[in-house]
Amino acid sequence: MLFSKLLLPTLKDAPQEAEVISHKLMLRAGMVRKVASGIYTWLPMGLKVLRKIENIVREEMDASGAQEVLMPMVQPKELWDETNRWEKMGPELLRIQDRHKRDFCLGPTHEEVITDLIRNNVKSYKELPLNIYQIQTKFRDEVRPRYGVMRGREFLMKDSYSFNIDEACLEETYLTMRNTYKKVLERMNLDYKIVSADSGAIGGDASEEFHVLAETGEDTIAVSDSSEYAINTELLLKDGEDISSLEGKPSPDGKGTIEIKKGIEVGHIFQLGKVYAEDMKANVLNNEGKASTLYMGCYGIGVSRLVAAAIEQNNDDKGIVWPHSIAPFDINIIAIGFEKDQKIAEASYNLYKELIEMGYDVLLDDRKDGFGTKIKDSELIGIPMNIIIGKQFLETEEIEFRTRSGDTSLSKISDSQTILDFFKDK
RNA sequence: CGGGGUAUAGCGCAGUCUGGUAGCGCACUCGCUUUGGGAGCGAGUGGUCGUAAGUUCGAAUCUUACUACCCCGACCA
Repeated sequence: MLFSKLLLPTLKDAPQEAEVISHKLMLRAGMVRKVASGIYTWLPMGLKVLRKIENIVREEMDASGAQEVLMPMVQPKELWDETNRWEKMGPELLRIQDRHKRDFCLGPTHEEVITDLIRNNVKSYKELPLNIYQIQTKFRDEVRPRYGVMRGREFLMKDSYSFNIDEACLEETYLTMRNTYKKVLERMNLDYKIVSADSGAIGGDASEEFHVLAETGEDTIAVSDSSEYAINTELLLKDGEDISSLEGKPSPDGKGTIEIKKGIEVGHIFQLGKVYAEDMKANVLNNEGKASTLYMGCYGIGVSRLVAAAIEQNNDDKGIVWPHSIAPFDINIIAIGFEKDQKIAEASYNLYKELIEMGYDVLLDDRKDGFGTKIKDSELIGIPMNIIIGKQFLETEEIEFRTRSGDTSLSKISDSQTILDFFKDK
């Protein structure tokens, strides 16, 4: 992509509406713009990151054996009546009517729609287990949207639903998903904790949350200082107890003592059991030829929230520091004097083409601006690798490589392998 | 919904107390000079001061109502 053609409105000052660092940087780096409270437009730079995360999630889901579908955002009241959630959900469920005055809602989650699909189309235990997922826009009319896309009302989520013949089989799928989520977060290079949780309004038996650790996290979690154990502090507190009183107490798992941390909940996995299947009469025939109520699990990852969470964990005073796997571009070629000097223009354009052919996602900063402007923008938007073609090149044919963290090296432009070797170690 | 705050050009802000017909920095446009850390000079574009009503000869400024947005709390990927 040529920088001069890209809709990338970077800002020197963060708009006053933004409070937390990720929100500020997403606005400054031209990733999103607000349309209404909790509702955002994703600009090209933001969408590129969103798609990269989406693809990591998709790859890992597919690898786990799950199958992708796409369900509607608009859902009829009748389905929600079956589980009584039309009543239970309250004002968070955004209700609308069509031209015939029939009631619908904007989907905040899809248990009803998917269970309806499965009960109508799956008849035998032989077709199980099934794990069906989608990556789709959700709408929850949050009481208080906050922190940009971190808690939007409209947001992108991967939600999956498993259908199992019995509890043991559900447990197995649950563990597979647990592992899948670990892989997703590890591929994104995020520091996270798996936290025992309250299953909340969605209901069911067992549930765990995946938290990306960050100071600005909305949740407080208690972690053991000497094991993997972590639990939502809500589950540990007795009436009237203060969160800080937990610090230093023995960890409930018997290993080490409790530390209090802040986390951003980016994933949540549940063993729902038979709740929804019973309400909606979702059965299959078992191996004895008798109707058997399905066991369900549901598993969510906040894809758009992960964008914000990744920034919360990876930034410095200059801007975003993207983990390589989700950076909007791998390499930014900063061409100084692109407009003026044909030698620079040709060299940088050829290198740009060459790197794209090698499979890299490359940005070429062909703007008329000077070095300062270009490197500031590159640091702000957090491109991991930079190649600077300027004065040095005109004198000695050398170009400079520079990582986002500031490591630099020089090489002849003809030796592009050196470039890649340099970046490979970083 | 309870509490607190903000609203003036795309972004950041001044002007409001003490009413006199809107300004600064950045961005943007044109020209020339620049180009290795957000360049310089010159000339420009852009605002019914959140909305509505009121007070006044005159309102960004005073009064009232409303709206939007942000922060703290209950809820959640």
